[in-house]
Amino acid sequence: MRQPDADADATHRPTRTRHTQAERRDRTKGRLLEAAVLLFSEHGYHRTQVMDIVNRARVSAGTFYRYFDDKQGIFFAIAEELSCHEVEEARKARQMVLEAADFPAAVRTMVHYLERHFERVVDRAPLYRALMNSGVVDRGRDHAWAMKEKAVCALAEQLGAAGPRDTDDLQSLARMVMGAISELRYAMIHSGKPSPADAARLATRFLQGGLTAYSTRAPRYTELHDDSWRRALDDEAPV
Amino acid sequence: MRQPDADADATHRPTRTRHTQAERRDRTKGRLLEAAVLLFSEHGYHRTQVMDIVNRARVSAGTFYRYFDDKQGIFFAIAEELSCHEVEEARKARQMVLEAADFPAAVRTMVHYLERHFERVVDRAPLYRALMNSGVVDRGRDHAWAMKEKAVCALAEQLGAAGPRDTDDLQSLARMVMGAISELRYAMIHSGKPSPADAARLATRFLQGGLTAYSTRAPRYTELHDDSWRRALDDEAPV
Amino acid sequence: MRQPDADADATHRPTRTRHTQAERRDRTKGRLLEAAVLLFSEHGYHRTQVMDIVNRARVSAGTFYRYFDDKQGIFFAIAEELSCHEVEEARKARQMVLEAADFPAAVRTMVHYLERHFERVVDRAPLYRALMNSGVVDRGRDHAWAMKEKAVCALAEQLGAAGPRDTDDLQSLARMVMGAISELRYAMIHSGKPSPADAARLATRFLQGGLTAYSTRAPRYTELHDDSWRRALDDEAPV
Amino acid sequence: MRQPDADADATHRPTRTRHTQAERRDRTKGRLLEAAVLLFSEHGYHRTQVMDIVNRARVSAGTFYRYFDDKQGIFFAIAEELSCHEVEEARKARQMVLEAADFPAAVRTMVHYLERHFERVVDRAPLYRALMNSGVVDRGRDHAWAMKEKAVCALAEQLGAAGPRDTDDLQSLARMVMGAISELRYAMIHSGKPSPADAARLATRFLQGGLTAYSTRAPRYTELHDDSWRRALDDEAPV
DNA sequence: GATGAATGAGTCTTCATTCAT
DNA sequence: TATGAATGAAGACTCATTCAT
Repeated sequence: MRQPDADADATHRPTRTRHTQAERRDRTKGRLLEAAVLLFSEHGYHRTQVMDIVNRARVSAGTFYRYFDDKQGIFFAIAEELSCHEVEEARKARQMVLEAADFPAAVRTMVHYLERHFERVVDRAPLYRALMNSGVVDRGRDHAWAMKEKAVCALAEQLGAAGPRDTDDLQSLARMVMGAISELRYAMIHSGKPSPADAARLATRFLQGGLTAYSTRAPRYTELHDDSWRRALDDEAPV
Repeated sequence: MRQPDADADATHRPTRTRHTQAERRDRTKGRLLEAAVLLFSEHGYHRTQVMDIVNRARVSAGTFYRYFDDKQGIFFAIAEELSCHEVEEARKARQMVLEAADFPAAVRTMVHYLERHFERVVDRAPLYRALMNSGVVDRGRDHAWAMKEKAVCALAEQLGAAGPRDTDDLQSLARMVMGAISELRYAMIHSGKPSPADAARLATRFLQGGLTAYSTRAPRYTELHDDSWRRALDDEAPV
Repeated sequence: MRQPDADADATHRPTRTRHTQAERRDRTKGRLLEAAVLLFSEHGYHRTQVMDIVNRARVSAGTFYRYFDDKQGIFFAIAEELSCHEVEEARKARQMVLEAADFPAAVRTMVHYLERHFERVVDRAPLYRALMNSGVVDRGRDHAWAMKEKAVCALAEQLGAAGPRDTDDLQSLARMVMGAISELRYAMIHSGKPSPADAARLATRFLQGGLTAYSTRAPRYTELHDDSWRRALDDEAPV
Repeated sequence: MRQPDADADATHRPTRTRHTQAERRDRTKGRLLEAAVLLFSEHGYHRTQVMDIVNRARVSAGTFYRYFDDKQGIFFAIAEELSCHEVEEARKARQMVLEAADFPAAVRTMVHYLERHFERVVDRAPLYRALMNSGVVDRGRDHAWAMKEKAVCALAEQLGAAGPRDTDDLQSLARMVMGAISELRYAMIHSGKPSPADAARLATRFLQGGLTAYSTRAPRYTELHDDSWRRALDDEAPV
């Protein structure tokens, strides 16, 4: 039934009992999280029962409640872990874009970020799939909406950095950017279709095009008007 | 003499009652659908109980099951009604785009379609909100995925009409287009923020820009390279 | 859907509307009874819904309650009709046995009665099957038990006619006789296996043998001690 | 050093708890079965609600479904337990009859078996009563019919052991034997009337008489033709 | 009288959570 | 601390019966 978890053991070889117990705690919690991710991913939140999780994790029902307050608890634990990571990555990417020496460098940064992001999505597809439809969970809709709004605002702010523009328009643009990326992610998870590299390149070109189109009416975005970004893309990843 | 319809009369006596009854049926079913839309919209599928629906519709529990097989039944009834309508509208819009005399006309058609679409979304926000997170419902995820795929394929095909291009790329573009629109819709429903008109214009400009950016690498899309579509937009809806 | 009921029409050709209405009442009630018999027979009482009955009878739900008080009502109506008939037949048979000129004649009477009884069972198998498990119906158990007790008592009395014997023993004998017949009936209905004629002959021989065995310890039953009854059987129905 | 069973301990810690838990399980399941038998016996299957069972067993609703799949589940569990036991007893009895030294011994064996059987019926009257009308339960009719057919075939085979006879006749005889016994059982349960001893003796005499009557037409059954079996009965249990 | 839409009490069944061992 | 048996509130669905048309 149980396969020996060689890797896990190799990383921390218990010398003291106390140490082992702490490890066991972590391992148990890890098993629960892993099980939950897989099950939420495959069947969604509501069709996954706590019993399914504990069965897969090979622990008892009671144990679950030693590690998580309730079913929602494990869901938000998963969500938190992921979103913290992604928020941080996005923040770093934005920072690098702002600090980019020239426009082509900024584009390359963006492509890089997107490609890494899509790679994470593919690597941890179950995790990402598990968190889709977060709206299903009580308070989850508001939580998800809040998270998204934060991201939208950050992105809108970045888009507006080049000059004062209509805030609402910038927000809508930010939403479209995120929506476009979101759909690629969705397809990636469900059909594995656009590879992270393809997706990153397509998305960058598409989104840059879209944003340029918007900004061309504004003289201040002249730096986007040339084709430098397109050449940047072509240099980076010649098809 | 035998009256050949003696039996027939015994079984169903078609008086005016029949008409009235039919009306009553429709009204009851309508009330149920309306109640379900509002409740699904407000609380989501799972937190809406059949009893809530029947209470709001002012009918008894049993009546619900006269019109729908089960709770999922009413959900899919709602989904079907909506998606049929939207699919048809999208089909008509695509047709008109193809038949457009020149490119500016095509753009105007698209703006029109999007604006109408967004207006429908705003008008029937609860309905659209009710159907978000369809993945929650059993089989709903597959159903939603299938619907979306059909739309993606149709759009990809249209995008590819201008010349032979990589199918996967076209699909990804189509996804991005839909994702961008989807997010606007989402924001519209949740915060009422971009008005249908604004959303339509922004989306058209953004998406055209994005698509143009993609296609500029292909010489056959030269007709998109000029600024006619931008002028079309400006004529149509000067900001 | 509806096949013209040529026979029914042939028997009573309606000349006046009033007459027709009375007839329609009867026909409707008949259709309900017929449908109920078939459905109870096939699926049993509990798995048959009033709606099934009215659907099969091609009447509306409300109509059902014009003819029967409730679901039990139609069941007991069926039971009553059948049991009245059978009770009467059994009474007549007992009478004829008592009046039989000699023992062989009595045996022949009994064979006749049993054969007729089994023929009725085969002819109206659904009806008989419908009434098995009467105990299922509220009050049905007591009703069925009461009916059976009456039959047992009558039979026991007849068995005891030849001389004073232990009442309890006679009742037990009567039960065994009825149980044996009952099982043949059951098999007949479910598998169609013993033909009425075979069943009647086998049963008579078996039961006479059993009763004789009982009574041989009593000198007064000497008339059964010889083989006349067996010869009677052989004359009647040589295998 | 690695403790190879570290993981194993984590998942199931076999202390004395395990034993106690198992006991608790058994006790709970037993209480449910006992309650169900009493209630089915008293009110029949349909008028017994799962809630009645759990209330009487002093457990919660959920506990019921830990032990049985559904309401039918507990019914068939009861039926299975009983029928397995009875089938085995019947098999042993048949075996002993076949191995009996002489005919009187065989008869004595049969009387013994029947008396034990009737004693079991009286002792566990609720259980037996609970299972009457098995036809009520979905699939129960077929199940009951199948069980009965097996018994009929086994008995028919035994009856036919003395020489080749018509299979259908033997089956019908077997049915009559079982029907006769069945009715005694029924009366015993409902009115407590024939005592197991009386019933066994009466039944043996009656059935032997009936079977003899059938077989006397077959010369091969000569050993049944004398009165040895009757003397055997008289020796065994002089009235 | 007939129709069939509407009723609503009744039941089974589920599953997140607790707690004795 | 882990276990898993027990809990019980909650919710979906049924179906005999009524009643407006």
